[in-house]
Amino acid sequence: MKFENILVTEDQGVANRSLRITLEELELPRPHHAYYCDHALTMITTALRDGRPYDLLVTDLYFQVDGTTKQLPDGVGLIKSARQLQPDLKVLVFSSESRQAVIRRLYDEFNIDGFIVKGRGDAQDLKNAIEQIAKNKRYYPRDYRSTATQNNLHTFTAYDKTIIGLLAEGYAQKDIPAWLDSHDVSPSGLSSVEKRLSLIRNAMNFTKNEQLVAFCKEMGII
Amino acid sequence: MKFENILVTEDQGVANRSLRITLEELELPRPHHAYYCDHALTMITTALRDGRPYDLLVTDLYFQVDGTTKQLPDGVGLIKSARQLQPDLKVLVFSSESRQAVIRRLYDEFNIDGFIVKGRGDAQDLKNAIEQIAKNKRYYPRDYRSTATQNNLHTFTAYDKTIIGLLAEGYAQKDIPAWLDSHDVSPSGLSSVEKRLSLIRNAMNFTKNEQLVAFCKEMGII
DNA sequence: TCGCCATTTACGGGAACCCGTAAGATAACG
DNA sequence: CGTTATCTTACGGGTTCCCGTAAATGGCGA
Repeated sequence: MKFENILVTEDQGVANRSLRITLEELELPRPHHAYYCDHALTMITTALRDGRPYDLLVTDLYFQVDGTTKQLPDGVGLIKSARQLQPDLKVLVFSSESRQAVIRRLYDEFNIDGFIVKGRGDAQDLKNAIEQIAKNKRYYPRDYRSTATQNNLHTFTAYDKTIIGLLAEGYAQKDIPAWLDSHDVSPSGLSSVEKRLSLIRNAMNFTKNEQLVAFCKEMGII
Repeated sequence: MKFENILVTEDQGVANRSLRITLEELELPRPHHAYYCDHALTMITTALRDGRPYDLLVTDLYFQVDGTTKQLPDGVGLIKSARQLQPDLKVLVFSSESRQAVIRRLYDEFNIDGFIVKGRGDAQDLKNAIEQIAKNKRYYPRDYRSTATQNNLHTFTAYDKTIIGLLAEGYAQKDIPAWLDSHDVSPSGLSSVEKRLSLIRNAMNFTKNEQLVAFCKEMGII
């Protein structure tokens, strides 16, 4: 297939200019541009209604915040909503995010078709990715597969993230059961929380919750 | 003054292309390019020795890691070294980093001349910044001054960062005095460590060290 | 219904942490 | 030299956390 209607969601002027050139080099039509996620979603909706849906979405993950409040805070929200509206839309993420946990989630949870880390050779990567996606193939960042296997001493469940998130917000461990209860999260017993944290620390060879929180922040898990 | 010799250190192909265009629009000469910090520093050294020193360094902060080990891990290291070699070199940082703590440090500690956050309108910002710097003025990001005043409930000292860093690495509080002692950091008493942490938590309205660690990670303080 | 298994919760002792108070060290100043 | 002010450390009790064990709960098949 050849892409006819392309939507680029990217607010870095500097990246936009270059993106446009790359698409030209691939002899693709000029893309439409959105500078924040809400706008992008509107454009996708309108295009669908008018019977000229986009066939490729190229989007960044993070956007500059201005005063105005937005429905969609980031690219993840955009991808989620876009996929609900139009499941067949191809999604290519283009971001300087390089944390494996974040990238992996996009593939696993949202079935994105490609991810490109902004960096050396990103323009060339972009071309390759678009070509692959046009053939209905997924495109993975260069070093994605290699790091994919390592370091998976523990895979964090939603439950894990909830607990660790609460710790990071300043909740005392002993107060977590009450929170879990009132949010219908189970198990909620203090013992269960303790055991879970203990298990994770063990699996990761961590000694303290502070270390665990730091790790999760670093990896973009929370 | 008008810049004659410009060095751009940036590995995002996508940004480089756009940077070049912007400099053209300002009718400045073509810049030299480096794709990682070590290379940039070599170029600065050579240029100095050959009597045609650079007068402007435009640099990103973060670079993609490849296999090879580098002397300078990031743009901060480059700026530090460059300023030692050539104190009069103008430095303009161009990065998607938006954490105030990181930006502030660059101005305060390294006396950078400008910082531009990659984002909406960055190309225009770039022009403004270069014009300002050419007039020997500093250039600040748009929302820098506004957020500068707020949220300074506590300014983290090197001592603070050391302690919090140790916690984030999994050190037990009770083991920190020994570490401080063996690294000639003072005060090293357990009481002092406790008091300091308590003070910080208080100033920030935090309840737990986990929260403090999360905050510092988020802000790029550690 | 009963019994079995896995999961969750309750409990208790020991360690670590929090915090207020007071004693000790250090430096500045008259 | 003595005094004072500040910084650092020591101590103690109350709380929270850690962790092993045991009891309770909740399917699920016989």
